[in-house]
Amino acid sequence: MARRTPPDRREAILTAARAEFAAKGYAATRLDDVAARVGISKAALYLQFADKAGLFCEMVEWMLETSLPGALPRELAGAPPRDQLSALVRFGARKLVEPDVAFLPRLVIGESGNFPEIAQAYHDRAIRRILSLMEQIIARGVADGSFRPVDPHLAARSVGGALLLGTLWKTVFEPIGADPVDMDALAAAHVDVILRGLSNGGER
Amino acid sequence: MARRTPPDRREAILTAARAEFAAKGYAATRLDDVAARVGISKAALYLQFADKAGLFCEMVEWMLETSLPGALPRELAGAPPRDQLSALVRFGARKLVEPDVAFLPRLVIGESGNFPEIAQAYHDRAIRRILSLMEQIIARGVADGSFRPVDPHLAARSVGGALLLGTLWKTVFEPIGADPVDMDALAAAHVDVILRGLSNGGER
Amino acid sequence: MARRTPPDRREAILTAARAEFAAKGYAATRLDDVAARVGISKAALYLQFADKAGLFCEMVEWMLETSLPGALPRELAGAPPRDQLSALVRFGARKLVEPDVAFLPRLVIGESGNFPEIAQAYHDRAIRRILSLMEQIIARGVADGSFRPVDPHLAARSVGGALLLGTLWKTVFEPIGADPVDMDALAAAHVDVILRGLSNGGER
Amino acid sequence: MARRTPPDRREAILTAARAEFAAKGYAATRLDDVAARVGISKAALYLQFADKAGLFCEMVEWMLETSLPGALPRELAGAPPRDQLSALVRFGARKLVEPDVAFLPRLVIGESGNFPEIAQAYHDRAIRRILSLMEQIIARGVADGSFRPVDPHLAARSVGGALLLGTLWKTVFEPIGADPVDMDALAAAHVDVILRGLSNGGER
DNA sequence: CATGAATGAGACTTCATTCAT
DNA sequence: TATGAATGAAGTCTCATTCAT
Repeated sequence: MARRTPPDRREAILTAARAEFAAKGYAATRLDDVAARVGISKAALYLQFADKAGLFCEMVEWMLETSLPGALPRELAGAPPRDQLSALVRFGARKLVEPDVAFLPRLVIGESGNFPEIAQAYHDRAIRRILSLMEQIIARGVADGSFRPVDPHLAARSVGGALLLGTLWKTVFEPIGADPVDMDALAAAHVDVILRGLSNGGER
Repeated sequence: MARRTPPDRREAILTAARAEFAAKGYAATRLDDVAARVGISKAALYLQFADKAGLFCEMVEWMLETSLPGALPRELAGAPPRDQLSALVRFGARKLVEPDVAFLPRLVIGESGNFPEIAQAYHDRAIRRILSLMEQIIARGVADGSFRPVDPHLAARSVGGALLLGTLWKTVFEPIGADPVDMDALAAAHVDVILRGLSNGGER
Repeated sequence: MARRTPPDRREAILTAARAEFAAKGYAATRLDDVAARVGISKAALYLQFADKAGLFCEMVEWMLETSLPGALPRELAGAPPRDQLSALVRFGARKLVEPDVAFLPRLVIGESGNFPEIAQAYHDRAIRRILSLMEQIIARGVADGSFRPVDPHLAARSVGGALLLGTLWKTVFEPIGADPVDMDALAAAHVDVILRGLSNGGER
Repeated sequence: MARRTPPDRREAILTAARAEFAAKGYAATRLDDVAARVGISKAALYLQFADKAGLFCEMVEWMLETSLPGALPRELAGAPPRDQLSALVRFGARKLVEPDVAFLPRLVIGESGNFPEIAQAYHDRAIRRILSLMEQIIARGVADGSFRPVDPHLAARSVGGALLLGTLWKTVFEPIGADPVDMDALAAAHVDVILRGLSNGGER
């Protein structure tokens, strides 16, 4: 039988790998389990990936490509910075609760020591991108006078921090029984405080 | 009594374990390396700890006890909420750059999946404690009218998020060459934005 | 399929295990030696058996199945009890000198403390079966008046005891130089004494 | 402190060793447990015994000396062989249920492969002694005409077999739930059958 | 004498990776 | 191509034995 490898074989493996790595981390994941989840032999994994580390890294890269759709919201093009920032934070909060996205921060943080490449990738493709966007918006707000003259670089981290805390809370602490966080509410409250904090004029 | 174990043997092991676990994570750490670092035999580890998992968990507990000294700053007793919050954030920022403290978030996040107990411990002893403190301060500010009527629970996360982002940045992204973050500056900027965001009255 | 496992691989392992366990007992047997005897890697053992204990127990079960062929002699169907008993003892004596059978009593007795399951299996499959058979025969003899009114349960043990002593003698004491026992002669003499002892009528 | 070793230290160790070895066998017994049972340090064992094997063998020797008191019953001096044999079997049955004696057969049989010396000792001091005695009694009976002209060597094994089966039953099979055997009843029934089987004249 | 402590050697078990079919 | 099977290389843990006090 010359079984043709189905064209989605690679994705099937990546999907299975995501589930396993997300659940157990790199070291505790066994290729047996990944293969079983796909329904193929362990050896077949090696037809698509060089080794376990390769599979892991490519899975992360794949998630970064897949789940960071093209760019961030377009419809904000000409909106005022405060609306842009608000939308961005809410968008991030919504994105970060999607299962395909939510597992990444914890995984990347945990394995960054042994896999600098995935930290790099996550930094370049996800973190940096969103932080840059925030910086730009803030800078624009500072420029047009709607925001106080803050350092956009630092202020962006003030904005992003709550989102990071939110996801990690959901993936790290909720599983052990910590009281759940409502990401949307968190985002809303955060936006409320942050925008007022950045705002230049007299708040009402 | 013979071959008297130095009284700090246990700490020596914990210190060595901290270094190894911090560098490689739980699974990739070999007890051989820990023992070698202490200068004892591998078997001697088992005189102090039940097994690898036990050593790991006790190390984390030990760090939580050691590095979260007693309580948080006392000198803020009667200060106004805004000063308390400011001091707390600055204190946290300073604490989180100490090497003995800095490695914990990344490690705990990474291993939380396989070691719920350390996530629990970190949550109870570190995260929850500081978040609670923040909540209390914010609630007091809301009560005395110096803060707007925000939800302290959510607002505390707005405050703490930046700190978390800051440490993780230093432990996860700086090692791969991301541009460094100045924690003190971050804290200062964050406090500036946040306090203004929370503040009730007319900003100046 | 590749590197096709020979269909008798499992038996090859069991055979090797039998040799090792029989010679050294459970604890002193190393899986290395078993594997080496089969000519495979130690890891290959784990493809067939869960662990050392599993291999050990399955080996015993296997021997019980293999070496206790179906049932005991058929040809005695309608014979008088005394002939049946005589034949049974002689059969047992012959069986117990076969190497594949002879090692079991000593091994089971020795490991019964740590492996109740093999004691159970040996009891159910071997000991109990032959003792029951003896009891039935004796009971029949008592019923038809050819045997005295003895307690079949106890009498069966009188009958079987000599066989047990015989095997253990061969496996425990002959190896250290005790004078050998001729199992057939022992069986013959035993039958002679026992039958006369059970017999009801006037012996001649 | 120059602690004087109590004069019974050796026996205390032997007693503890007996309990442990009897329960778990040689390999599975840990010197830690033996020492703990005595209430001394593991190292102290080495002040009295060369090593684990030495302790084991000496324990067996010690039991053989202790529990096989001098000789067998004296009061039978001039009794007729049938009474002597009867008494001997009953005596043996009673002896073999004493805990200090009962554990030996199973232990010796199990470890005989790795410790020929204890098989030797048990053979010389226990088995051979009682079998010889039986042989002598039987030979005397044959000589005086009260027994049929049987081979004393083989007949003795017919006599002794039931006793062996009885003890092993108690130590090997009763622990797993097999129905218990009443050693006295077994001995009585056995004597009954055997004596009649050996007897020369007309039974009554 | 006694001992707490230390250790070296070894055994089991796991698993990523390779190979023959 | 796909795979079942095989394995080598670890790594954890145990324990009899030794040693310094």
